Amino acid sequence: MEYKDTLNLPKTSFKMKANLSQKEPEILKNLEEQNIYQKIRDKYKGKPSYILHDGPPYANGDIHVGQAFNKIMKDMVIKYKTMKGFDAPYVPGWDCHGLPIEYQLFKELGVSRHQIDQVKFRKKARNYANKYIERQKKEFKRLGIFGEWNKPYLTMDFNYEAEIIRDFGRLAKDGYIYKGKKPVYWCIKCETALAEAEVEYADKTSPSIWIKFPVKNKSAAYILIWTTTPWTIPANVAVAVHPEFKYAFVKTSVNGTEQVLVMAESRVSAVADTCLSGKYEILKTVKGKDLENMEYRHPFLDRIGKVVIADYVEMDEGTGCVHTAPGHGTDDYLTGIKFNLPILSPVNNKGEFTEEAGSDLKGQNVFESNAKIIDKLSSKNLLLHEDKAQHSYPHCWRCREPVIFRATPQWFMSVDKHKLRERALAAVKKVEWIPSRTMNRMDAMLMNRPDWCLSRQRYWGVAIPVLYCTSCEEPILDQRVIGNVAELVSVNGSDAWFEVDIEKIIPENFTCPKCGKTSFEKEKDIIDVWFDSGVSHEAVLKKRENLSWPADLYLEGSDQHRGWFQTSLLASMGLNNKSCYRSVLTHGFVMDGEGKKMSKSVGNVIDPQDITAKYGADILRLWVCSSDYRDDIRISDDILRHIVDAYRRIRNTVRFILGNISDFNPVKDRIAHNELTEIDKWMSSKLQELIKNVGDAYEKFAFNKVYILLGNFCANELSSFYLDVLKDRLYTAKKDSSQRRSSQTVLYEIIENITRLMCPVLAFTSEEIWKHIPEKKDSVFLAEFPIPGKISKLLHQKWQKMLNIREKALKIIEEAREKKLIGNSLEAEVTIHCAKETAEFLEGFEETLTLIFIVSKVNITQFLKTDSKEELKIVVKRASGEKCVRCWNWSESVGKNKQHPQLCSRCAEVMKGDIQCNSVC
RNA sequence: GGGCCUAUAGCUCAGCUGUGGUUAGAGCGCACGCCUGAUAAGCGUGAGGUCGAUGGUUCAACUCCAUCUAGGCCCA
Repeated sequence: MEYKDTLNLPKTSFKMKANLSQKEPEILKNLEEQNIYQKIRDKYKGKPSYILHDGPPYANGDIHVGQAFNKIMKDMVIKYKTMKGFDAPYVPGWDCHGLPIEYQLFKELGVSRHQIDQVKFRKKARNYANKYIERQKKEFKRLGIFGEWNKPYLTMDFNYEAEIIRDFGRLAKDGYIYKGKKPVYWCIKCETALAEAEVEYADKTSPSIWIKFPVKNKSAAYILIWTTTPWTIPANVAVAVHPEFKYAFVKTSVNGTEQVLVMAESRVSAVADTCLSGKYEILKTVKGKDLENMEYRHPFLDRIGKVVIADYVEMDEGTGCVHTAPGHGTDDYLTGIKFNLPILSPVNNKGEFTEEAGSDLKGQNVFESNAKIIDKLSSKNLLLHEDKAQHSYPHCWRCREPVIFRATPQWFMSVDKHKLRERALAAVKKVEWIPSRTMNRMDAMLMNRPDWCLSRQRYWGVAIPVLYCTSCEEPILDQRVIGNVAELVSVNGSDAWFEVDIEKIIPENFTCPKCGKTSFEKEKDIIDVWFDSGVSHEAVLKKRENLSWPADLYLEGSDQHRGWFQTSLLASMGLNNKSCYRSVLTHGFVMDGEGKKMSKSVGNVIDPQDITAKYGADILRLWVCSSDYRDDIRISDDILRHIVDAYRRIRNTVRFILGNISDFNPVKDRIAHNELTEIDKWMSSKLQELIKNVGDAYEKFAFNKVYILLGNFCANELSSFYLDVLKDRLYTAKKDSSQRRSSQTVLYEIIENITRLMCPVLAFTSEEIWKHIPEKKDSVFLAEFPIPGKISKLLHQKWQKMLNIREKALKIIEEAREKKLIGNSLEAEVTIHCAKETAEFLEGFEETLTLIFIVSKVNITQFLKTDSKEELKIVVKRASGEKCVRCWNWSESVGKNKQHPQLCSRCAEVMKGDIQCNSVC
């Protein structure tokens, strides 16, 4: 018989090589077959609820690493809260309507809007969305994310669409909805509004002109402006100046006439170089804000304009006095709103001037009229200089023609009606923002945002339920109409608006409230998709039986401060006068290894599907866990390799423990806590400390701390000390000796607890581990989160002191190794010279000392009074005696036992008992 | 251009917050060594940082202030 066969060496079927990419789908299949999500629901039914409301990703394309990050984080929260005993259902959602699908589909179909019937197109869009929802669903599930995948919420569900209409109606009823004007990109050839994404920039040559606006009631005084879009002059209502910069009154002579021109002081010389021929003189300078409200006459229309102030005015080109036409530019528009200026846009769908621009311009194409406008200015002696300029200008993505910016009628939600903004700001203060500084951002953005433009001139979305009187063009927001539409849509979907005869929508005896006529037509615009998702708390949280309102948590990327967090809050404040979320967690964006944005053109995109295929979803999950989401997150091959290493460390530690408890039955073999050996007691206490710390970290959503704590515990507490020290006992002691069972009791406790601790993160691996723990039958996902037991500070202090001494001893042992005195540390005999106190401390550990130092013998001697310069003096020499072939310790007792001449006395003692041969023979 | 934010070893993170003060820490990786009874593992020792840059406040700054640089989100 080989003595080796009498040892209790680790034994487990838990593989060292994870092979996650193959194993995970099997685990997933198994979990799905047992319907784990439903089992979890059943288990926690009736418990306090925790609602994380999913922000819907857009149903287009494969999921990218940012979405994977977001969903994994949500899943970690859900899994943690569930294990903490909350009923935490997770209903994933998808954002289905809107531009990206429309854009993509038009591209695929190769047609323009006027070439396809809207309803037909909408059906295709719905199919398109469905296709990608299924695709993304599969991808999310593969990441180990649990949820109601068979019943997600879709913003294109009929009931959801109906709710959008109802909520719009409720807001309209309370007066939040109004009709106004706003400039949008407009292609005059396609006669359609364009979204930002449908605009492409290309170089264009335009006129570049300097115009003098006559100051009211002052002769020969002018405000000098510069523009490259002469056709927007008819819509001019103001001139913007920077409040802080200095403006000069420049005296000069133009065509022999003395005049005074107002412009920014810092622009004077540049303007003089291009526009002025003669000498000039600066009469005086004033600050821009001193010019505010100065009035001027429109160069050719009978209208008075005024000077307003704006921070965006720049001094690197032009005159520092900015021609402002709120109907033709975004900055201008916002300034117009701020100063309550008229928003003029005297241009029709075809890009022709209307009567409002003057009878001489009426009917003319705006681009073609540039020359005429320049002539007009010139004939009135208001054109100071004319030139050409090449600049980057927006063009239509489809017809490649230059587009214009044009104010069109739009529906808005007022942010200030009934003090909505103030109420929302107050609500923000009551919400818990994680990290806390994100509250600032939310606050600032809410403070500055304009009214919410709700209408979109698009095809794929929920129609705005408004009628127009065909006689007087009065827009009609009627609650009965809205009710009818909602009803219709809930049954037939939002297509109904476009398909159904108007009679089915109009209540009986309905007349135009303004003119009394009875003929109407339907609004063509659809609602902004941000409104779709902004009312998800109404359409989902309030409607689903297993959910509740408000949500406990919204968890999204930092772009959603302007997006979903804000639209949801505004909608909720308008509808409920209360926030729809109690807390909001924001994470950064996923960047490449250098912290740079990922982009296809740079070629630094990392695809979550590739990671899952190569390493496994748990690696991706561990990466999410390890990252500090408060800032931007990085990912690269290098980073992933480190994560794989960290994973391997955890896995191997687990494997070792599993191997050493394979013969342990927790029911029969467990040792009572007060009978554990001290090192085991200490370790058990350290475990409690870990449970406490990890629990606290989860509670604060500090996942990267969980990662560090678990990693350090495996490496420091377990692998490099406890497990290493335990080997001698586990392997060589009698199988069912109380000492071995004591250690196994704690090892079992450790594996059983850390598996649950890591479960929210390493979903697949923890399930795999759980299946290998003796006596664990159910899934780990039905286990509860550990509650920390008593932590013994006293033991921690005592053992920390021990560890400090050990560290010093290890250094000395290493020195001996370098001198080739020893190899294996068991070849060493350590002598520690120390003060009386320390000596007594060490003696307290008795025979455990050799175990702790993993040497064959430890001697302790007290310092004499004279030689106590050092705190501790450790000497290593080669152990005496011979090596026991069984336990490998060196001992003088080897050879003493006649029956077992190769063994030490301790092993011989063990052999006396009824040791079973462990080998299969 | 504006608002908000970030910058500590090769990597991931501590420390820094209205309270500045001994040689700035951990894990991983790396180098070297040991072991071969956790073995495509395990153990030990060690080398790595002018704390993004510059200037300032101070007896003293990674920590406070200013500017700059790089990067991010949002807006323009």
